[in-house]
Amino acid sequence: MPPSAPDSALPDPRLADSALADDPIFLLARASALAIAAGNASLAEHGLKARSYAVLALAASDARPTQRELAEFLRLDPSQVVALVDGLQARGLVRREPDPSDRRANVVVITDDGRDMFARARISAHAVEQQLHSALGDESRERVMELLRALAFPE
Amino acid sequence: MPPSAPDSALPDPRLADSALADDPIFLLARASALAIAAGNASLAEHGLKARSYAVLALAASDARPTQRELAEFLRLDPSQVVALVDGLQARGLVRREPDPSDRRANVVVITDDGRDMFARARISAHAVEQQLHSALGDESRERVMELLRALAFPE
DNA sequence: TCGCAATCATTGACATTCTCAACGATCTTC
DNA sequence: GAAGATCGTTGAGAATGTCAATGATTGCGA
Repeated sequence: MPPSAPDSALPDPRLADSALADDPIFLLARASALAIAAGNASLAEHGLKARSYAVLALAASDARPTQRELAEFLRLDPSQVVALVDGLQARGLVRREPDPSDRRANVVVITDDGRDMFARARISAHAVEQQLHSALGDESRERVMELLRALAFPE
Repeated sequence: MPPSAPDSALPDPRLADSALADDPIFLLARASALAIAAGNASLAEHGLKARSYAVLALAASDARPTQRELAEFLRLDPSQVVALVDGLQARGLVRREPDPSDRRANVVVITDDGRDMFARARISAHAVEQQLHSALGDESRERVMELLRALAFPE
């Protein structure tokens, strides 16, 4: 075996039995950090990050979200959404349309180029998700998704 | 009912069925953001955040971690650990001891005051964990911990 | 044993992200 | 129609993340 595993996320066994090992907040934070890092690395070839990928995904849906809705769903400050949409719009992946029902609001809509980009990026994202799922035991995928959804969207 | 639920994490049903709803990376990121925010809020009365609480917890263990070990375990840059330990040390909660086996390294050790603080903070943290678990079924509690451990420390 | 590369904590610089307050335009309510 | 709330935007300042360089030490191989 190699003298030191380069990317290993295995815990130092000395630290693994501290109080943190049973702390779901810490585990969640660490799992999230790993997953986002892997996602960012995988999306980098498309010039995307997890954030911009998420905006693209929501713009690609038929929900026609406003910027405020994006902010709430992604737990971002509205000003961060401005920057995010600016970046995607500058690349022609997304555009702002006036919300017919509220002229203050913008609906973020994906362009054809954006749809192409999203389709390609999605493949990269799926590879990471694959990796994520394979790190888990034989637990059914749907069961895992259920649990994650419950954590991400508590009552 | 109130005109708008203030802290509700419930998804806009229009957005909940986008591609993101099946994206474990996004769900993990959102769950982590919620959990850390709740943890920070709960620890604020002690002048702690999730980060400093984690350092305290590891210093309180009998693992006697070096700063580098803290950095790896918490997925932080070593320079961030410096600042974190500086802050706790300035408050007398933690101290640096020379590692007998490596004079380059510091072992971060909790003080008596730190132990008191940790005991109190732990109660606050447990309240949040309780909240977290209550979002899940009784039976899924252990499954979630296993799941999170596997995600936080993949092979 | 000497010398060289690697490692540890630290500092400093810089980028990214977060948080907040203010603003004009618009909506909602009275 | 006036008053107050909301939407997107801007800008400022704090917090966080990332990286390179440094002095002190360690471990390794010649």
